[in-house]
Amino acid sequence: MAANSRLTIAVHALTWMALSERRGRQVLTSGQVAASVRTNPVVIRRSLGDLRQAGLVAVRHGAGAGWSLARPPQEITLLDVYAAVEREPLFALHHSEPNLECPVGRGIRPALGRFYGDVDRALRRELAGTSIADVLDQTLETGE
Amino acid sequence: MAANSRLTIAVHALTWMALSERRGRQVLTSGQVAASVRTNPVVIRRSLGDLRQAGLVAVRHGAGAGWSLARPPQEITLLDVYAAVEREPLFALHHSEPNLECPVGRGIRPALGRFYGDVDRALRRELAGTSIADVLDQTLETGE
DNA sequence: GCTAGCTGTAACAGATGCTGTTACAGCTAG
DNA sequence: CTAGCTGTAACAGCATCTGTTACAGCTAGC
Repeated sequence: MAANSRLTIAVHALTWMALSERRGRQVLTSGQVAASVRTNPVVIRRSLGDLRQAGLVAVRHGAGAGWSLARPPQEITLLDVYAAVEREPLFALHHSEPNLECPVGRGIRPALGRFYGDVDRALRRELAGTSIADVLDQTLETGE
Repeated sequence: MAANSRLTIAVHALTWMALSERRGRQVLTSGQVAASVRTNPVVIRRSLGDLRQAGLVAVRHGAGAGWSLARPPQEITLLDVYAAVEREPLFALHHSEPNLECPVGRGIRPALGRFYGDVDRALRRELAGTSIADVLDQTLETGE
């Protein structure tokens, strides 16, 4: 698949917000975030909208509006971000139902569902081990 | 993303080939595999072509042609299949280069690359723990 | 109140990938 | 020689992603 970059965009936004917060600027507009990611502000608003629904960021409307982190960066894990922005399962099952007259066609979907569930759990366990604060630290180590 | 089902198709094909082998039929045509998956034979030939390049199946041309497993089913893991059919990385980085004048834009790609690498390794470790023989056993348990 | 400035969202275009299909050349057992 | 299958190109339909424009809705601060 042309793997989507939603997780990357969301993590980039949060990391930049965490650094700004550390520097004393609590609120960023979608345009300011977009300038770091180099994309359109609407793309950022869509991404931050997902994160807001998950309770990871807060938004303020009206004049002087903008976005801020709803939790300290060390309490936002990559799993939180993944769960907020990714809706499709990792591996899809058959698009159309297999041949149920074949024993493999009958039994393979529940079997694969179990194995895919195990893989998904391993993936999430790994994602849960890293926070936005970790990403920021690693980023600054390389970036300056 | 509309998650692709390539892994599912390939595992289904291999599982069906493993069962046929166990029943004494060593060689299957793409049409016979397609009948179990309920798709077009060309889709199966594309999938089995990937598996052949990875050395997991063998093909015979000419009259009486068809496909057979190149290794016993307990020695083909889901990781082998995943590596054979999936070319894109799990998570994509930015499509266009982020703003290099921002410390986050400068450092986030190598940082994310490392974290994504960890996740990829965890995924592969999990996939390596299951073989086609395991899938077949689980499938038959449900299917008949 | 007004207004400036930002958010939320719809709508659309272009690119890409996946599935499914048709068509056809190439190969080989018998 | 021929029947029957593989390998592959080409195409259609569909979905998704990114990027973009446009515009209504909200509110701090004057």
